[in-house]
Amino acid sequence: MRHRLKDVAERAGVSVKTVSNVVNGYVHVRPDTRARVEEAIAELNYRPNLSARHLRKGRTGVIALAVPELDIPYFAELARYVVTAAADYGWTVLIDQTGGRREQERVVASGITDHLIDGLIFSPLALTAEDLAGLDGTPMVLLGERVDHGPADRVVIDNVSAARQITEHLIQLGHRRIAAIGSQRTDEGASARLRLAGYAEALRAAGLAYDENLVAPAPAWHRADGAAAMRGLLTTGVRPDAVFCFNDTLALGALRALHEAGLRVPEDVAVVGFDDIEDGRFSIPTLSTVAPDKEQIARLAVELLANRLDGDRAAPARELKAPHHLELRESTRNP
Amino acid sequence: MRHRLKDVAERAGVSVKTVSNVVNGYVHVRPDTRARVEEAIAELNYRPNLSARHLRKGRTGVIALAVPELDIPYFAELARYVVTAAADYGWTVLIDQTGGRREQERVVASGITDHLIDGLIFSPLALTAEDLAGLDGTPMVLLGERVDHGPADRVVIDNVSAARQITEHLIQLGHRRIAAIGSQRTDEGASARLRLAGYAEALRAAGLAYDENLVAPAPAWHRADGAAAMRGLLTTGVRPDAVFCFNDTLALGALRALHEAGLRVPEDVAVVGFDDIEDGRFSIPTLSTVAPDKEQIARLAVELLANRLDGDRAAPARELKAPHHLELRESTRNP
DNA sequence: CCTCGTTTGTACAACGTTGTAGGCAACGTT
DNA sequence: AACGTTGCCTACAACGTTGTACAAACGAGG
Repeated sequence: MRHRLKDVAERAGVSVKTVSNVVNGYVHVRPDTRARVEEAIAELNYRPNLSARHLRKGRTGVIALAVPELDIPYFAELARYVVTAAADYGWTVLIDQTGGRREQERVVASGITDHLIDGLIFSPLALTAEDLAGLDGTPMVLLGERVDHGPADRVVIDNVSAARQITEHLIQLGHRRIAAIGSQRTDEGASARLRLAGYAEALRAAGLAYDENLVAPAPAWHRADGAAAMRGLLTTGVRPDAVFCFNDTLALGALRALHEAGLRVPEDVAVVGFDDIEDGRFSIPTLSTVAPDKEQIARLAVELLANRLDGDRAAPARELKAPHHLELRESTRNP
Repeated sequence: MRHRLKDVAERAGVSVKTVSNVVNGYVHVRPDTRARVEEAIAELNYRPNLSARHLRKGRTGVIALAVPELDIPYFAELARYVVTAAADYGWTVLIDQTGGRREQERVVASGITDHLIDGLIFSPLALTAEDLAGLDGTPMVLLGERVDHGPADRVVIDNVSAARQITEHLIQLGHRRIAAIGSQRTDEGASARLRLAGYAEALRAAGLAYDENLVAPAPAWHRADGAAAMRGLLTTGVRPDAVFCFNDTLALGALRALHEAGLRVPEDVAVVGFDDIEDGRFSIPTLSTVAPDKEQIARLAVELLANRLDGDRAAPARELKAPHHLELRESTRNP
């Protein structure tokens, strides 16, 4: 019930290669021959065997997108854009979840050499530059700042200035005790480090003191971590009048903790996030946030990969910056 | 820099097949031969070419999961579980977004015959049983009620009784004017039809009238649709004292619209959803909902696929039911 | 020392596709 | 009439892997 070129060829009374030529749109096929072949293809419902084609061509037409977790909305939204952008190049996207575990990330990064995929777009959490070193020039594009100093092409946003801008927004609204949620140990969380730096820059520029007690770490960046960190900030020390959460899910968790503590947002405490996920447009209150241009990030990543695949694989790694802007909503309405 | 069995064989001084045997763990290989081969493999950093292996074996080790949209949290969470369950069978999961468009769904369903994937787990929105008819026995598992009467194996939950249970919960709390959000034209939205039926059953059993004006349609099941439907219910006719939204994102949208209208949840209006997505555990207020066992759904779907792959492809289609339970949270606290 | 069975390894073909080389008409040009 | 050119098509080999068939080496038992 499953047919091959050979079956079509026999039915149409031509050679296997002629059928192949028809399938691939080769021009020098007589119209009547082409018609006969196409008829046979339709009758047998022939579809090419991609494994065989890939074996022959050395390319699979599949790229992978590896992210820590799919049910983190930011990555889900990003995945959507990557799939769309890849479709323009005729690529199928294999989506991989690493769970942010170094071992799993290593497997994915080396799975690339299994010839199952032509290239990889990778958003690593735990991987180091050394892990990537041994992966001979297989095309890969990194997202985010986790791995720097160019073992591979990379797409980033300007985390420092974005964090600085949203913090300045809080300062402009008159907030003075501005907390930050989401800091991490320096050997992981490169994004955390940069966002913290932008936050500190803004404070310094405004003549505000940087207060260690206002900076809450978060092991992961989920809602639960945001809620826990917020509760911690509320019980210890003086209450902040604004909070900069290093991503939106942290912020949604913080909103929840503030609600439970009987505090109003933004009247008692203003809250901002980072990522502009869909949830933040419908939360109560709606969430002010930094909006990275996810579509652009996806497009640039796919383009870098395409260039690498068709072009010089040994060329020096490139780094592209995607734009961002602020989305100001209810959680920072002027009190 | 990329090596084949042949390269390893030459280096180890054995035949190509012996290397293949070592790679595949064939037993009758002398320890010293095995060691020599393994050394050569390590030195060359050899990795098998999966395209070739698949061509030879007729299997690719890849299954696809096709969902309408990845950034709908329910599907993202489900995807996570499917990836995990598939890993137990050594399968990689190719995730596909159909956007709920019939054309795209058809492409995916027939892409299955491209030999790129061994099987498909499919959550169709627009596809009909006829679309699936021509797909000769390629293993496929359907999720949800969209396509019924068994052209393929299927995993469902008991939508009618789940909807009835959560509606009964609202009735028990003393609510009498219970609205429903999410109804759809009957030729699409089979889940909507079943949930509406459960809702109506519960009303009838309690002696409450079924009021057309309290049933709001929603073209899609996103937050924005929920908010719009809720606003509609509030402006026309008598205000409901409870709302059953046919999924959680609709409910989150409804919460938002109620908030904007100055109504308190659950004091003025109680709200329940369906799906138990992560967001509902942190929304303000937290959301009472029907919690389908997503892990079980994923596991059953993968198992059905595995049975179909290894077993009788012509066997009659099976339908498995996954359990669900109620998660009662703040949005229905006794007023 | 021969026989027999097991262990260990090899050679070959095949999976389904496409690139290369080439053959055979039909055509226009010298 | 001989020639090159072009259009159309075919035969063959190759992509890298594994199943099948079989050969060589080995050990045990008589």
